[in-house]
Amino acid sequence: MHEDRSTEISTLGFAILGLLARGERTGYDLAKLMKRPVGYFWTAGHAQIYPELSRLLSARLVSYTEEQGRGPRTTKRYRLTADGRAWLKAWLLAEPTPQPIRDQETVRLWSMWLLDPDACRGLISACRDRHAAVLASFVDEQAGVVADPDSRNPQHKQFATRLTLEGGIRSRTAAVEWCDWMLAEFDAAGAR
Amino acid sequence: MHEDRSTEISTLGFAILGLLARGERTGYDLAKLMKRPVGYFWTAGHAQIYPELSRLLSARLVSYTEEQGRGPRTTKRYRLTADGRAWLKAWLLAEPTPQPIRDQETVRLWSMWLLDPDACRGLISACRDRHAAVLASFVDEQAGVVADPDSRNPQHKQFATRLTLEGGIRSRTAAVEWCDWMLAEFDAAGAR
DNA sequence: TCTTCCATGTAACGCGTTACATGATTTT
DNA sequence: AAAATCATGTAACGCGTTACATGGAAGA
Repeated sequence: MHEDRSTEISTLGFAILGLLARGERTGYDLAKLMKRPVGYFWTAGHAQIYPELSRLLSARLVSYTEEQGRGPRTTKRYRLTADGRAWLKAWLLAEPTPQPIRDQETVRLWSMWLLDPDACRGLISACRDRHAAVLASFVDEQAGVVADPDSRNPQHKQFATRLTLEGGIRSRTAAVEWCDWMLAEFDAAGAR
Repeated sequence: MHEDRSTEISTLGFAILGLLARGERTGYDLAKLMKRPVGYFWTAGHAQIYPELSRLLSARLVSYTEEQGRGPRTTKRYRLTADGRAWLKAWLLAEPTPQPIRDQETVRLWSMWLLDPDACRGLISACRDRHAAVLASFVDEQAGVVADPDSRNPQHKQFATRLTLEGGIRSRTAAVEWCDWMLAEFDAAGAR
């Protein structure tokens, strides 16, 4: 009951700190980024980001400067405080809490035995196409990252970008190969 | 406003229908299974399962028979109704809604450039160990599944079990290889 | 005797999504 | 003239987790 309230920062909070460690951003910027770069492994809409920024602010992990905005409100440009950077580093080194797994795609495939084999093949190849589309966008982005010499320096943000992007490419490649393997399994079973 | 309320079944609801398609279960059974077999791709506690079963019941997708339980309440054994089976099949064939991605592990690694390379190596090898442990349990379970001749019949539940398990093995193998690759990247960067 | 397992439910709270609300500047 | 972009917020609701609550039977 007497615990430090500032300890209770969600993964979203740390995802935001991670983004701000890479540069100053407005809440609007963060919301956009949460759909693309970081969005590849964590998503959030602006309705979640603004309240979270207020919490980070009252915990003194971020600060902002106000600018003349073109809308009805002032634009707030956020950055990490020294405390924020320290909290983020401490979180990285702490034991990760096991995360719940939610893979709707596999939940579906897990019940495909109820359908006839042709319907299954359709399901699987649609699944394959979705993975392949994401893979293509990752490969596309990778081209720019590997060209940057900073991506070879372990203490530069582009190094971490390159390594995590490679992870995305490898996992999607594995998924595409898995789909192909499943289609071959149906062929093998049908040919018996 | 005049839509069919029974249309609104969550992924959890369909995960339960998928489990019941494979055999009769009590709520307690489902909660246990949601930690292991299906739990590999969808998790839920009993506090979520009991209310969801009530919803599925009022939508007439499941039914139950009561048995003398050894606790203070009667034991309810649930099964799919014909409607439930039809809804499940229809869901499998419907367009999947894009799911939000939440990968805390990658969010962490994405900020590892803030740490010194040795701390990063520690983070990555701990990550590798966790993936390897899950992989080992999958491989272990696979042994039993592939031995079952039913796992070769596309319209038997064991066929779907085998294919999804293979997916888990492939994705965890890819993750372990990715971690090894990252460690090698640190070595390469350090040796410059 | 103590702990675990079977078996069911409810309550409180936090995270996440969708929708509501506003309004100026820039592009089509 | 219309649409998209920048930019910020709030409200309502649903999903998910933790904790509360009960109690018999079986095993250690």
